[in-house]
Amino acid sequence: MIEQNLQQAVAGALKRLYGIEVSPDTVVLQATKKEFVGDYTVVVFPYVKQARKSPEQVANELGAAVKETVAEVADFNVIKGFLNFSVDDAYWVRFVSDEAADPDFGITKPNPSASPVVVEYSSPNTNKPLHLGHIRNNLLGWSVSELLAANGANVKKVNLVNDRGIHICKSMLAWLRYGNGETPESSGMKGDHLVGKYYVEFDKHYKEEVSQLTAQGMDEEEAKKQAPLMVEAQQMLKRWEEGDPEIRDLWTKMNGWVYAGFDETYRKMGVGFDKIYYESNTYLLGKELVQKGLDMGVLFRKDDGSVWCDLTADGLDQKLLLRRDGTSVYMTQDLGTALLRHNDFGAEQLIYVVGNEQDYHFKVLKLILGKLGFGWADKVYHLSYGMVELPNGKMKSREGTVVDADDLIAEMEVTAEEMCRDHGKNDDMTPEQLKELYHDLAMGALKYFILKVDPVKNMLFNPAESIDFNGNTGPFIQYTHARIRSIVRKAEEQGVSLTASLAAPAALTDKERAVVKSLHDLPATLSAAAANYSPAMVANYAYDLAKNFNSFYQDTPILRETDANLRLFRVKLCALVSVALKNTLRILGIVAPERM
RNA sequence: GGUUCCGUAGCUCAGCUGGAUAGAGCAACUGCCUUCUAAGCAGUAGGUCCUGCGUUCGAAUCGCAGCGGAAUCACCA
Repeated sequence: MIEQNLQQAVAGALKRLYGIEVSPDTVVLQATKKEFVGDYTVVVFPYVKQARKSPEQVANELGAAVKETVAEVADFNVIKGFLNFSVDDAYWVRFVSDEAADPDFGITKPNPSASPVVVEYSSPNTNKPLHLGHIRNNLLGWSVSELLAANGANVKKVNLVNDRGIHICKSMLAWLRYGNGETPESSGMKGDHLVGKYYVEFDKHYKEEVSQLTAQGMDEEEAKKQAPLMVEAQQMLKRWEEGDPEIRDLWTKMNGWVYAGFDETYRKMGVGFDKIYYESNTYLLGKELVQKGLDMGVLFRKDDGSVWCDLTADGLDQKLLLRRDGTSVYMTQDLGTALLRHNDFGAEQLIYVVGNEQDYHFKVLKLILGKLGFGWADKVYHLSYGMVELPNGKMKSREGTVVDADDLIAEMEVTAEEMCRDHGKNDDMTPEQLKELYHDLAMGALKYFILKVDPVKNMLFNPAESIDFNGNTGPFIQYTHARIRSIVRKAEEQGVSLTASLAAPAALTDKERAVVKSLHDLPATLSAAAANYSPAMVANYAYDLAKNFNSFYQDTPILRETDANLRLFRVKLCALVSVALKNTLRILGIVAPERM
């Protein structure tokens, strides 16, 4: 690539001219700001001291030397210590011509024989439906997986469903008590919502019991433990663990409802998994690891029989791994599932897409895996993301401000339909096609809105802004794609072939060059985004490219261009932009419609 | 209280390993559809980059301190 050539040429010139030895990749090369002439800029300040010349002198000498050695450099200019290179338009034209017919432009195909990267995301509890927080998790997990795959990784997506524990017992108990045998079929409710309803029901009655007990003078902590519903839920969990068939049957039935509901939501979100783990199958794992750790001397047992890991040397506390009754805790299970997953896939890397409230947990998990002697521990990566907040603060189930995933998607689809109706551009499409389009646009808006934000940051979800289809939004990019596809289709009808050979046009316009350069950045952007586990970088790239294209499109004739060669170049340019948009949107999980 | 993360325009966000006069979108205002999709384009206005000190030729970016916000510090998951 031209960037590396320039860096090498600069490094070579530094050595020849001044005897300064630098590694080419340390040469600071950046895109020239648009108020200056040029494409790439080298900052020469770091070398002026050793060169013992003024910045301008160094820049001029370097510029002349590089221009001699790099054929693609057409010219250079110097402003203070900034050396701006102009790349020959022939280079850009050749680039477009070479890539225009490649549907995988920018993408490195996954290598199926490579050691897998296992990405865990979603990981819901089965006691209530998915909400906005899960949406960020699912979209991030899917997108990061696609992003890594687009950089050649052999990605396996996994889900660890938390299908056991006290929470599901609460729903089960409430359903037995108050449900009157209600089913998804009898109520017409989605299974996960139905089970969620009884989880809420439990909470309601439980709170009543607690307040009754405290009214009788009982301490609140004590009341929470003594409340009959809680006691019964605990007993139910115990019976579950003992394998009581009655409880197990009910559990299987209600979880089945939830899975059916989740599947529907996952399908609408367009996410999926290569393997689903169930905590009911994995929660006993990890104990052997604890024994191994004890044998190795990296864990220790306290007098009461509980087992701990001492992390004080790492600046953390002691961490419990087995309770004094010998049962495992979350960390123990996660150690077990990490090893299981590593072995299941022969994984090279494990990635966990989990909210930042678990930063501490994963820091500890990595440390303990390392202490247990697993070399792959340092390849465990916690993709930590910030909370989603609403304009009036955090989501609180108590205050009924939780944004339900299914409701949100349905609302977005309604909005998309209204927008399309207003524009009236698709009146000839079939009802099925329209439905698909509404869904694609709704999800485009939602996904882009969430993914464009840097994962580490908390983000504000403003419902009014999320359904905006103008400006820096998913539909804006989808629209740009659809417009381009329309042009390319027409070009093909007119007999323009994307594989036809191209002579170099006389000179590119500024807007053409801006679009080409933006395209040229795609491979580097994707690899940087993958290195940072950041779909946001992909989203921002796609927006930038779309904006550059629209500006070009606005005042440049394409099919109306009379010079056949120039028309061919512009059609190829259009085609390549559509491919770049389609591929980047796909990484974000967003469909790029052919028309809208 | 300890630890971690965040703080950029009225609002939501970009700003890559330090580099030129800090950028978008929304909201406000002005123009542009008999011509390839106006979900678009062009423009105006809007900034103590939380504060201070330090490192550097150069700091929104790195370091330290402080302020503000969030998360976490369970024999919960």
